[in-house]
Amino acid sequence: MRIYNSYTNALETFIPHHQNQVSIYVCGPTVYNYIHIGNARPVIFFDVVRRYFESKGYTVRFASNFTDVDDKIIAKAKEEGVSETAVSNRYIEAFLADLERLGCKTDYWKPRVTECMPSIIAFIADLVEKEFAYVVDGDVFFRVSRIESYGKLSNRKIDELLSGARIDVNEKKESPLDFVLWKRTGEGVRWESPFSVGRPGWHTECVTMIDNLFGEEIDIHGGGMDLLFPHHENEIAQSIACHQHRLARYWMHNGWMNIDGEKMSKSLGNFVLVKDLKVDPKGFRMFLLATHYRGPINYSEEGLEGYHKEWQRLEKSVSALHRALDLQSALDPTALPVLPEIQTALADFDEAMENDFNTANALTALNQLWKIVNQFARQKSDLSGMNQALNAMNRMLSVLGLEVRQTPLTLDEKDLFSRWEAARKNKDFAAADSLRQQLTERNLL
RNA sequence: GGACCCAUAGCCAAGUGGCAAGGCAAGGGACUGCAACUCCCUGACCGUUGGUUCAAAUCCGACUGGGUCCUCCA
Repeated sequence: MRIYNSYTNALETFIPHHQNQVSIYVCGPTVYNYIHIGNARPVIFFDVVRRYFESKGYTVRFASNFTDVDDKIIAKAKEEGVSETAVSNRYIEAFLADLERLGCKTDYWKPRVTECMPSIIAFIADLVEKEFAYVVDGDVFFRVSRIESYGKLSNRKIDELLSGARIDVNEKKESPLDFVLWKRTGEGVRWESPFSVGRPGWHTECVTMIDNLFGEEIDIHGGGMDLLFPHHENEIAQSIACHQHRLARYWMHNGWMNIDGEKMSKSLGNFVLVKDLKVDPKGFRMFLLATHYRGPINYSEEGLEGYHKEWQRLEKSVSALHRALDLQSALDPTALPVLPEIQTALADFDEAMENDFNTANALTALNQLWKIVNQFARQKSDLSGMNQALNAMNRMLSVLGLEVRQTPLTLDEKDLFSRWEAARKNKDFAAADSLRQQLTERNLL
């Protein structure tokens, strides 16, 4: 397995810290709004990463947080006259509903900032104690100058950052690069701390959550490319300061979703919400996976529509094969794929995934197999080959999170099929057409 | 102002030194009682321009066009 590590800017062989185990942490959403389809990119991609590792027999420990303390949440709560908790709960629920819709697994660790406050405060206190942070007037800042390797992840030099025209000038900071760990406040949701009554800044939560959940440097830390700087850079700085390790062995960052050639973002207002998608979410999932995760994706309705159709055809093909086997009572989920062309497709699939999760090429392998599935579904005679093709296809689909629902036919449905078959044989086309109509109405053709 | 990324067929998109994957769309053929589904066949001087090399889409330089980061963003 080779993974492009953003920390070293190179493809590296993936070696997990513990054999046959992978620990993954992905920066999750700030829950003040519904997620848009650009936000869905890391969600879907890392779900596939997880699924691939699991399919290879790894035990995957997967965590992704909810940022439920944030200025935007406070603003929203104020605007609506409700509590911050009411706002964040609503959007956490919506987020999980979107995950389901998108075919993502939801059984992973979902720490919330509000539930980690004691450890966040303790962590900041520790940084202050070790003089990696300083308190000014109830605010706490991280002293970036103490971290020699600061800028390594995002390829930035300290003096370049210092000369950057857009860095906020804050009188209290020793250096403009220092970032807020704790903010004293009299407004909104807030906690008691040794520094002041206030709330945490946004770079500390992931570090303490990772420490709480995993207790050590994790294997993979993921998120969107826009988190590279300053968020992940700051996480690393804190981790080095407190734990003397860089938080994660491999850093993975996904590219943007563009719309009309521009980055889709909440601040630009040019987004499409997941819940408003007009196509089958699985089609959207294919659309996303058709591009390598580090490249940009340009959103267009036409492009999406294409994958929507492709997904529907795929669904049809797979269920047709399943049905053909079911009608002959010959389903065998244990049949191992031994036919060379099926093995080739499976090998190509794995090779693509092993190469920095090249899902675009994995889909090409899926296309190879798809053709084979169609051939078998049409011939309906080689039961062994049919089962092999179906099982191989299901393996790929489950890795990509594109499972096709395959429900066994009822006796009634089987009867319809045999009557249709008989009518066609007897050239009773009126009856055949009517039976075909019924099958179509039941979505069985 | 500083740092950086991208440019491959009508569209989407792999490939990152050794004769340019795949999909969609389009055209032709096959299968079918008629359909649908499906199967087979057909497509590229890799943005422009210099250079390095036996060999470049792939490396280096310039240019053009698009985009990103340096501030919240996945």
